[in-house]
This record gives sequence, structure tokens and C-alpha cells, in this order.
Amino acid sequence: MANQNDNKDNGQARAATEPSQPTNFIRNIIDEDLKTGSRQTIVTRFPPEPNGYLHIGHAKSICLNFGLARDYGGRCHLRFDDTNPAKEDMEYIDSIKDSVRWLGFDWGDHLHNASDYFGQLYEWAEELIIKGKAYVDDLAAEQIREYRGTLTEPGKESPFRNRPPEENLDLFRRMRAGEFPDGSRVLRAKIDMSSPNMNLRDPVMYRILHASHPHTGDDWCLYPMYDYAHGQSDSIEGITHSICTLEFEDHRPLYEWFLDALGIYAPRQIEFARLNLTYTVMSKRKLLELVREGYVNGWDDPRMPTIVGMRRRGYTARAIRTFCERIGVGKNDSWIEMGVLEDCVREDLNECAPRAMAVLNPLRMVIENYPEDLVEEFDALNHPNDPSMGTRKVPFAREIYIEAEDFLEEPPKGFFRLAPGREVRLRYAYIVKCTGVVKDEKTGEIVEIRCTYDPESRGGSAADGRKIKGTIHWVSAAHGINARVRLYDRLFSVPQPGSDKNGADWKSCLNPESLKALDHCRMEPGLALASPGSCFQLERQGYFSVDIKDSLPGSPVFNRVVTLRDSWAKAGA
RNA sequence: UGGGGCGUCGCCAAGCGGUAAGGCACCGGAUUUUGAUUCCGGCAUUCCCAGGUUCGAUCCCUGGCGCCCCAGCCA
Repeated sequence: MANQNDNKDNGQARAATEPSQPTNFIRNIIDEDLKTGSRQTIVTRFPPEPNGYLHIGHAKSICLNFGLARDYGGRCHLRFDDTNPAKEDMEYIDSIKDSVRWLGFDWGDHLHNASDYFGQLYEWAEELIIKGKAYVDDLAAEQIREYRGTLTEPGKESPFRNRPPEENLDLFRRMRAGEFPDGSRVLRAKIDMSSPNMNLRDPVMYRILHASHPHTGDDWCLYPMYDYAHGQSDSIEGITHSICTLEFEDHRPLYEWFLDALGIYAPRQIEFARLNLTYTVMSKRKLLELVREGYVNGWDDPRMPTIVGMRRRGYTARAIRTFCERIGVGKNDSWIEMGVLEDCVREDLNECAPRAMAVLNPLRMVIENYPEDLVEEFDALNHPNDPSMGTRKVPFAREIYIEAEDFLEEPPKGFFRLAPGREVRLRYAYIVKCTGVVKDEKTGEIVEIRCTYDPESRGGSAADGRKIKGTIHWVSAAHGINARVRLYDRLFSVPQPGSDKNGADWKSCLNPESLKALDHCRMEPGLALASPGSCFQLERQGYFSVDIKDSLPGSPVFNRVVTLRDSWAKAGA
């Protein structure tokens, strides 16, 4: 059982293995563009800035862009939007590539960087200067802000706005040559200081930044802004549909302005609503804060909504892809319930995770009429609904552990597990009847359950055909291994931690119970060999993955991926 | 009070003038040696509101209301 399902589903996502795609407004636009002939093929791109780790929100964009390329027989580029060396880092670049690959997507030979185009972008900037469409501004950042005006008042033109092209060109070349310090001058597009769209009030194209870039090193001391780089990068790569999130809707006129001013191929920008997931936060800033301030143990903490975190938790790439399809794509601000994600995970793991038995909170049970020196081995199904996954042997003896919560001295009505005088089935083994309870003399705590077994019920079926409603899991005291388990729960205790009106307080909603470590769990012996990264269903409890980082050979650490649905618990028991 | 978006079931989401898909959640019920899975069945006479056009409007028009985004030399 050790290594059967090592997250085997990491290959390229294929249409044939994915559920059928629901339609959405972007597909409608593409269909229309293809029909009218305004585009002949489909080329998309996923353009992360390498300044943080990817999260489930990025997964939505990745699945969208790569999924479109796949379904329309086009291609999707991975392009790093690396225009700001002050924030970007190689660590992030590597991690992003790894996450996209893990999700099951392949950019082929289309790995690009905005920085690949710095030379071309610079030439185009000179061109715009010569055409009188860009100028060097000596105003300080503070002044530029004042001159920009407000949402309701138009801005004022900079006194440097009407410098002659020759002077602009000279200044711009000297900016590039490193003659001026950071912040002393910028290159601006000459558009319209009174535009109701703030983005059109002479946006900055280049700023001076004497910083070393992960790819271009010290070749440049001035770097293009997003607005000046993104559309042209799309254009150079022949992107047909440039899909981004809603907050860039206001930038579209600017995106198109640059392309038009330069007279180059114009991709079509389409905006969609970013993902919000309940009980977690999605902004890079907040995630970074959780990591930096130690609220979680790193970017790959299994409670994080990062790809690396979810992967470590045991979420499968396939489950995440299913999720991204299921939630759809639209322009409504929406909050997806965490339950949807969890359900996708269950759906996938239910199919592929082998079953096993483990007791999280052990309670000793002694079967009084079972021979002391006898050990039997029972055949257990690795998957009750999939015989092809085979069986395994599970040892059984006189002393076993059962789950503490499976015994109640005074059972409420509807409880059909073990109680004094009652019978229950030990899965795959025998039917036992509770004959007594041993308690700690001082604390009154139940320390042991006494039972007798029905020798005629070998395997779990009563010879007389009587019905046994309850079946519980167990582990032989002498044969089970000791293991550590981490029970993970939602990171936040409120549905929308990020949307508080008094926004600064989001961290006070952290769920104090998001991680519970159990150090004395007992598991069936076969689990000693479980390989890191593999997933199991511990029957009646949930899906668990063998932690990739903390498991030692022969001593696995289990992360709870997600619980099983539990209608008994839900009923309020 | 400028500009740009958005408002269809508790949460997502199709729908594009012809009489409200689907998923999740929820509520039954069947099977079950996981209170799991699976399986059946139920779940918007109504589409933010109010007018108008039309034989007919969630889809068109007008006017409201509500929510989100924009004043980084961030992306």
C-alpha cells in the first residue's frame, strides 16, 4: 500500500480526462472572434509577477488561460511580468514555474519575460518621444500626484510637458545612461490631463531604478511600468486574447492607446472577476504577512491557499482543476464557499485514495473471551468500490484500540456505535459486545472498554443473520504503529476575513483551532511504509496525506486533507 | 459629486425577445461491514426596483437603488 497513489495525476491536463467545460462569456467572445475572422487562432498567456507564491486565485487564471488554449487548439505562454526588480526574486520565479507544472500545464517553448523585451520597449519609447507622444518630466513623485488631480477634478499639465522632442530624447538617453538618480525624472505618455479616466492623465512609462534585475542584471537603470510593458509584450508574442482581472478594466483604453500610437498588432484584453474564497485571504500582501509574522509555518503551510500549501496539504492538481472549472468565470464580485473546493478534493480522493484504519484518539479495548496468544489476519479492501485496488492483511488480537468517541456510556438516541451492553462490528473482524468499562479511580476517566466477541461473526457478519447497525474501526494494540497526525481546519473563523470594514483587524479572525497536532495515534502496521506525498482515506475520518517534509522513513506524519462528510455530526450529535 | 464595471435560488452560474440549464449547499428516501461512497426525488410562476416598448422581456428602452474598482515613479 506504500506507494500506490503518489499524487499520480500530475500530467498535462487533457480535455479527454476533464469534465466538459461549461461555457462562459470569454468563450462566447472567442467563438465570435473566430467566427468573424477577427482572430484565426487562440494564443493566451498567464503573466504572473514574480514577487510571491501562486495561490488558488492564480490557479483560476492558469486553468482559464491554459484551458482555453487547450480547448481551442492554440497555445498559452507563461510570461513573467518582471518590470519591477525592487520586488521580484528568482525564488519566486522557480516556485511559479513549479506550481504551474504541478497543476498540469505545459507552456512548451513559450516561457517569456517582459524583460526579454526591454530593448524593444526602449526603442518604442524613443519613437513615441520623437512623435511627440511622450516626454521626460522632472516633477517629483509628490508633485506628479498633486498635478494629477482627483476623481472629480481634472489634473494640471506639468511645466515640462511641452519640452521639444530633441530635448526629451536627450534627457531620456541620459536617464538610460545612468546620469540621474532614482526618482529624479520619469518618462510620461502625453495623453490627457483632464481625462475622467485617471490612467490617461499622462501615465508614467519609465522610472529610474538603479536596481539589479533577476534576468537583465545591471543592464538597465530604468524600468518600464506595467502599462507600458504589458500590452506591447502581448503584441510581440501574438497574444490574441489577453485575459486579466477586473481592476484592469480601466487600463484597457491605455493598453490600446500605446498599441495604436506605436501602430503595432493589438490583442484583445478581456477582464474577469478574481476569485474570493471564504474562510481564507487571497492578497499577496496578507499572505506574506501571515508568513512573516509566523501565523503559519511558511508559504507551504498546509493551511495556506497557496499552490504549494494546498499541494503539501494533499489537495490534488486534478481537484484544483475541477474546482476552477466548477466555479465558472464571470464579472460578478463573488465569494466561493470553501465547501466547493473541499468537495472537489473529496470527489477526487474518494476515487483514488486507498483506505486504511487508524485511531486518532485511542481507547483500549480488551476482548475478554479472545485467546491471549492468538493473532488473526483479516483481509481488508483497499477500496470498497474498486476491487482492482486489491486487499491487504490487517492483524487482530485480544487487545485493540478503538476511537474514543466511538464509545459512549450514555448514548443519545440515534447513536449506534458502542455503549454498555450494546453490540458493534469491528470492521472486517468480529462483532463485539460491551460488557464493562474501566475508569481511572481518581479522575473517573474511561481508560478501557471490556468486551466479548462473537466467534461466529468472523469477518463481521453474524451467523444468525442479525443486523448490526454500527461498524467502527480499530487497530491491534500490539501491532499498530504510533504516528503523528495534524488535523487542519479553516485558517479563519469568519467567512470573509478580508472584507471587514475595519480592515486592519483581519488577523483577529484567525481560527485558533486551525491546527491540532496529535502525537499518539495508532495506525495499522502497513502505514509505516506509506510514502511521502501519498494519500489515504482513514476510514470514517477523512483523507490524509503523508507529509512531504516531516515524515521519516518508517515514521510517517499525516496531514488531514479534508474530513469525510458526516451526517451524524451535522445532525448535531 | 468624474470615469469604469456588476446586480438570475443560501453560494457560484447558464441564458442574448418565446415563456428560468447545471454545480455546491439544503431537505427527503433507497442501498451500504466507512453515520462515507453510490442512487433516486424535492428545491427561483421568477431574474435589484419602478415605469415603458412588444402578442410576449431575465433578455430592448427610461429612471431609480445597491455593490465593486480607479487619484503607485506597484502589478
